[in-house]
Amino acid sequence: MTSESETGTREVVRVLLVDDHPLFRAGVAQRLMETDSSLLIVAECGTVREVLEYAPRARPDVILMDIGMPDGNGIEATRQLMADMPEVAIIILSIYDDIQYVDAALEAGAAGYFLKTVQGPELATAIRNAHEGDAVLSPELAEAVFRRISRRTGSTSAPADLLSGRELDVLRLLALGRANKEIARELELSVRTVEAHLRSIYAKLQVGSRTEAVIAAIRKGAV
Amino acid sequence: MTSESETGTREVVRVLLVDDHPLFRAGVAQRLMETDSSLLIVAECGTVREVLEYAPRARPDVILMDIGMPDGNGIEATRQLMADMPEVAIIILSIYDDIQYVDAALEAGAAGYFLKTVQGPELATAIRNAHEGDAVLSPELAEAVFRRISRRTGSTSAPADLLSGRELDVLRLLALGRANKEIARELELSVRTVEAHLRSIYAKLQVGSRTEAVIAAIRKGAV
DNA sequence: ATCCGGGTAGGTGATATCGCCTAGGTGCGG
DNA sequence: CCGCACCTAGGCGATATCACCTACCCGGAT
Repeated sequence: MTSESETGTREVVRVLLVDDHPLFRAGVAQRLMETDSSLLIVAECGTVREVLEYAPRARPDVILMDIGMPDGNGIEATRQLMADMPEVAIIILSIYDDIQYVDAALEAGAAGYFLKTVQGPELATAIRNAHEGDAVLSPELAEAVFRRISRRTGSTSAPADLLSGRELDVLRLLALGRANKEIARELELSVRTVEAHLRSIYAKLQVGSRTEAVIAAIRKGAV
Repeated sequence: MTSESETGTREVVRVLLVDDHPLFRAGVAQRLMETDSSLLIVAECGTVREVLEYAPRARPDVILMDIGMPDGNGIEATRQLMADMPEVAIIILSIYDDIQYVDAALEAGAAGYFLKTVQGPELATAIRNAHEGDAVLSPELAEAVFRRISRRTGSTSAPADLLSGRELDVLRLLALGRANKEIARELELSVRTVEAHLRSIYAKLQVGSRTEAVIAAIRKGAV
């Protein structure tokens, strides 16, 4: 209102861009600027280490965060950043269209989750909405998340419940190729207990064998 | 020589850009143009279908090709394109730093393989070299490929032998989570034969169980 | 002519995995 | 206080998987 009277000029939003692909960052920067010049890229980071170091100094309003980076996980980074900077809105930008990732991201405090197939204008709108406190989701994902929520508020059992801590321990070793006996040894459990955990993992993941569980685990990035 | 006398102006190279992430394409286009304005992006495609349709018309000198696209595989697309347009140089641009992908890409006729973590100038140089007939590889990958070749020309046994056709059939079903009995049914074999193939798969992949074989298969993209 | 790798298949026996059951301890929320 | 989920663990039995072995057919290389 006060500054320029140009059509479409709005309050400046400071954006921090986190992705280990420089060319992708360049594309985001270019398209955002092109779409809405009041979106200001204040910094770019290519690693988790960098974002944890620079984010407090760069004072961004919104962080665009990749998941898979050479030195760590964007979701974990989100959790840590939200602890220090609760007012920042973090939007995950990932290639994975997996509900469990979306869940994990939102649980970690992310304000949104978009696929990297997103177009510039869509992303610009999401950034603005996130900055105003809205939750933003890829339309492809929104529907699935909605189904999940309605199921949760809904009835009895949960076909896609989250794995418990111990189950995740077992699943991680499973996805490393360990046999039950080895898993038992590494976790200091009896083989029977490992088997029991596996059965409940199969039930929650809705699979019928360790092979399918491994596939699910790897694809969903539980490893 | 003949056209402009500007420093650094060289023969125009026509580039076709294939990737399902518009923002990544934008970044490549921007950085390439910035680095070397004689690299001309003649078209962009977001799917395998599109590239197979538009490539012959766009008459590119060099194609930058992603691997994972919604409707198919960039390596397979490379194989098909090389059949029709043997003079084009295809550079794979992938997030996967896996030797077996590199092998498969080069075997399919690609002129090079770069990770998406590549920087603009590096990529520009690679495009120009590929257009002049050179093979181009990410430095991270070149070393591993070299090791592989020296092993091949080298000594006796091959610790990493290639899987045979039937073994691949079995491995693919394995990586889909099928049990031996199901694999046998789908391939119209006896379970004993499936087991035999699995044993030789384990030997070639140097793993000790179906679980590890599945992991290897998924990670190396045999699926 | 012979050897070798691949594809097929069986025998035998050792384990591993899986399903279904019970069951005690813990901790949390109604 | 009771229920419920989680973690633990065992019994029992049915399959599945795996490791050795032999065996035959085929096609390409020596």
